[in-house]
Amino acid sequence: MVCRMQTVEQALRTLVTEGTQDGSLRPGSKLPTERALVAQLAAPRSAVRRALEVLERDGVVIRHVGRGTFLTDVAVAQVDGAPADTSPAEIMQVRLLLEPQVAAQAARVATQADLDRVVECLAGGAVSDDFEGFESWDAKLHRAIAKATHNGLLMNMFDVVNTARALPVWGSLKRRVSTPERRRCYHDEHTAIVDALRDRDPDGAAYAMRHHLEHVSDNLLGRH
Amino acid sequence: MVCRMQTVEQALRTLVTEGTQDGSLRPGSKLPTERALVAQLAAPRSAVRRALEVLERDGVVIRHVGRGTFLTDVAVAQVDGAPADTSPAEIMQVRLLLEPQVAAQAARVATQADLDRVVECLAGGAVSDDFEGFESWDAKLHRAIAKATHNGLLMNMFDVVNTARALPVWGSLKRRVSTPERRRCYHDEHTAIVDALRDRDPDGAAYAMRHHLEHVSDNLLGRH
DNA sequence: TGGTTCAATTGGTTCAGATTGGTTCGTCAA
DNA sequence: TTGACGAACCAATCTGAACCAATTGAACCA
Repeated sequence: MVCRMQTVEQALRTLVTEGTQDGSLRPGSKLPTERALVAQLAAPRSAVRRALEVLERDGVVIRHVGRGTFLTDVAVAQVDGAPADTSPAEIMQVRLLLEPQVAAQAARVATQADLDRVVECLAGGAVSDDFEGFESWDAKLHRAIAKATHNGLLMNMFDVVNTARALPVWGSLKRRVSTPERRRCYHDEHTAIVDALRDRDPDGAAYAMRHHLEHVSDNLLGRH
Repeated sequence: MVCRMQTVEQALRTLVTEGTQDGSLRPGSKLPTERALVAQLAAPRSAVRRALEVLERDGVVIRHVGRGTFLTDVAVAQVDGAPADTSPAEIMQVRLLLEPQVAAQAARVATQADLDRVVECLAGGAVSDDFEGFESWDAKLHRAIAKATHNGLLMNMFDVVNTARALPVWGSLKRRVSTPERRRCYHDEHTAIVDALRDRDPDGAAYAMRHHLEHVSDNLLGRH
């Protein structure tokens, strides 16, 4: 069952993924008509329809007689979701690149309500001394800081990283290096970040965040 | 029957929100006539009417035969209260935050094949002098640079931004400020970035990218 | 001044023709 | 025989244009 008979379906899938990647296709976008795809892919209509049926069964597209074929949000979710092979090193590289800037922006524009939510997460991390609980509050804290930027797109990207953090490889790695002592240390670093946010100190927040993430990165991946 | 939003309805909504934001539209203001919208949006009148029916059902507009279509006060309330959709300002903020670092990393780890792809996009932008073509090559160029980092997660986050860039607000805004002269200028800046990549100069690439994006941001949003 | 008329404008409606996904069927190669 | 291919056809939907009815406002006149 490894024949080349899937070429049309593959061509369609790459067409969809490329379209969503370069932004020309979004959820709800109309795909070319079946007859247009026949010409475009130089394939018989029956093959195009067979491929479209698979995509429809996968929930990637939805078809309507007289209207056309449309992308669902599943399509972009499949593309946007973190790839399964994302390595912890990649994740930490992105976090180090992104989160200090996020913290700086949060220090500038956070409201009191934002800060309250952040502090709440900090307190939650303080009282939970087991791995699961601390990890949960840690994720919530970092997300609350991102939310405090009031930049929806930034939040969106932050969530992409967070989905990567939910990958099994990440969990097992973090569980292996997590100790009560390190969690206390992380909590202190969290406190330093939150203090900078409360002081409305963008540079301080960015520095504290970078220091914290470098510490995390060192623990996870070993010192470079 | 959960059809996704039609392009026309989205275009109308952005037209309303932009109008209320820049003050040209207020509660009670008269919208363009259906026939004017047909010309403005290059859409069939049936689609315009379908979109207007939705807006009327939402209470955003009220329609009178022989008089026209008028904004209600609900419209501005929705604009003020609703969570702001990703605005061009947000997008540029994120791009300014992300892409210089991406360029620096690309300068460090790009392969010759990566650079070849980037140069190809640069050449494509040079020969296409219309808005659509240049915009397409521009997106491809920035994405090729992101790809050169060999960090899949970074690529994914980049695609999240690109998806936002495909929003109609962004398109109309960019179309408004795009001129042949500016496109030539952008091309020169692109060339500077690519040169830095070829020189394996991370700082230079980051600087060139930041300079380019600040230029784009200034053109789009006005100088701050 | 006040009223009437009438053409232009605007949202609402209808309908024939084009478009589009879905289906059937004859042909042909493996 | 089996399966794919292509063409014709079907039904749902969209499109564009003409037409309808409500409204407006300017022109006109007593």
